[in-house]
Amino acid sequence: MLTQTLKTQAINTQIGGKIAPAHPVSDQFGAITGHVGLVATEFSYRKDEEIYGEDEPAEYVYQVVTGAVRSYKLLSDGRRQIGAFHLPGDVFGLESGATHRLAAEAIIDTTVRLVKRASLEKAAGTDVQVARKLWAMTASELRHAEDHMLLLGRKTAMERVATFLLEMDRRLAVAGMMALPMCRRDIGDYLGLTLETVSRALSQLHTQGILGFSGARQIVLRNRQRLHNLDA
Amino acid sequence: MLTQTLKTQAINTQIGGKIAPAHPVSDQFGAITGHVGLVATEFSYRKDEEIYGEDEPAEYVYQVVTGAVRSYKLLSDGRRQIGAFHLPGDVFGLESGATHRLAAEAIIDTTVRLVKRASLEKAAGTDVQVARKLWAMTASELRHAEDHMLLLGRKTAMERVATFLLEMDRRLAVAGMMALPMCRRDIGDYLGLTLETVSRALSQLHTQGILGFSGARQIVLRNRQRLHNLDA
DNA sequence: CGGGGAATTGATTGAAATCAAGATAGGTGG
DNA sequence: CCACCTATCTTGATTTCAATCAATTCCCCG
Repeated sequence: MLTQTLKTQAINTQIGGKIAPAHPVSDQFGAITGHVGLVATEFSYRKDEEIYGEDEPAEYVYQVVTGAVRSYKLLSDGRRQIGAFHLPGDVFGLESGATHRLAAEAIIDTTVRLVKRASLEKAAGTDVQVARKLWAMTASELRHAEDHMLLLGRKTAMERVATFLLEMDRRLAVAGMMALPMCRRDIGDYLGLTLETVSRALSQLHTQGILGFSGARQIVLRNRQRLHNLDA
Repeated sequence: MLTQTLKTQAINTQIGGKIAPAHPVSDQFGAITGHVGLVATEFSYRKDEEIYGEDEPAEYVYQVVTGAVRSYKLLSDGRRQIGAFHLPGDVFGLESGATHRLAAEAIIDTTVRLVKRASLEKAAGTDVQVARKLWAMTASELRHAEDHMLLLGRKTAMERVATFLLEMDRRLAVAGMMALPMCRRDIGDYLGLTLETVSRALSQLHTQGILGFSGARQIVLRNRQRLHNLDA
């Protein structure tokens, strides 16, 4: 926890020019910080470094600037369920209650912007727009979790992988290609599968010409329609 | 949708005396309606009747008075994932966006109290406490969904059933006994299992003396500790 | 009571997990 | 710049847990 690199501190954030998500998204963090003049700080984490642990007090709210983050829960014997991947532009670690319900780790070297949770709470107390935005962000996470419960409870391995590829394509494809930051084990732990099953599904899609590889983590979708058809 | 029975209309709600959850809970609905004097209506649905459909405009927010409700998503071929069961006292159907992300049906004959979503939005615009409460309710649903993703992605059949029994015990046990409103298929669709697998797990727990039956849906937990041990 | 949906139980199948080698490739240092 | 080293990924063989298919049995409700 104390091995992070402090990059810049206590900068007064405007709508952030430093964050470059692959696709235009409303800068949710900026929408808040820009509105009420909160103080934001930038911080960096190395690959596999913990950002916060499960059940830790939720002192900060984060936004990915560059890199990627996984949020997950563990069972006592080490089985892991990744609830979400956070990519540039995404806000994570926002809690209504006192603690983080999932742990968070950098998947690759990652820089985040962060603000004190208490300052957001304070802003929400005086600015209805901020309060509305915090609710909307939590609701957005809930929507993703509800979709993911359907995937985990009822989809086949191939359907899960197809859903994953379409999600990542939407969120991080640049010029028709996606550079996945996470390994096969992370994908498996997100989809409720083993890494071998993920690999086999990807190989099968490759054989069928639905996707192309240039390196295991550089993927081009060649037929989104067929992928959609494979996704229930 | 038009076969429901209107029981009482446009009553001005105080902290509701009509709702009797099995265990003391903060009356979330009352906390809001009592606060800003919203108009609540009571409505009844018969067993298996739809309350709202997936992607329908979210016009109302509901609270179970008596009965039980399932919220679920369907795949095109009919596979179903139940995201949550709603029991007396529970609020459901609350959305931050425009539409319901899951459908809702009465599991048994059910009476709900409902308020117009627009009136809550309006109240939240003037009363910060209401806004905070709406956020907290959505965050509470998110917490449940996150726990449930771990169950669906990583727990074994027996662990899922053990988790389910402990959840229902906590939420609806009266005098050490629980009367489950839902059938084995509903439980399976909640846990990502088939009804046969649920039945086998329950039978095994019965054989081991961990629970007792008085009718398939009347269950007494005889050893919560052993059930906890079975739950990862 | 008697009928019929719900639940249990048994037999078998099957999809994904596990166990086990190799192949690939991405990073590092010479 | 290249070659090696080691993670990561792929692929194959086998096992396993839960799904599916198939009868009964059990109760709940009328």
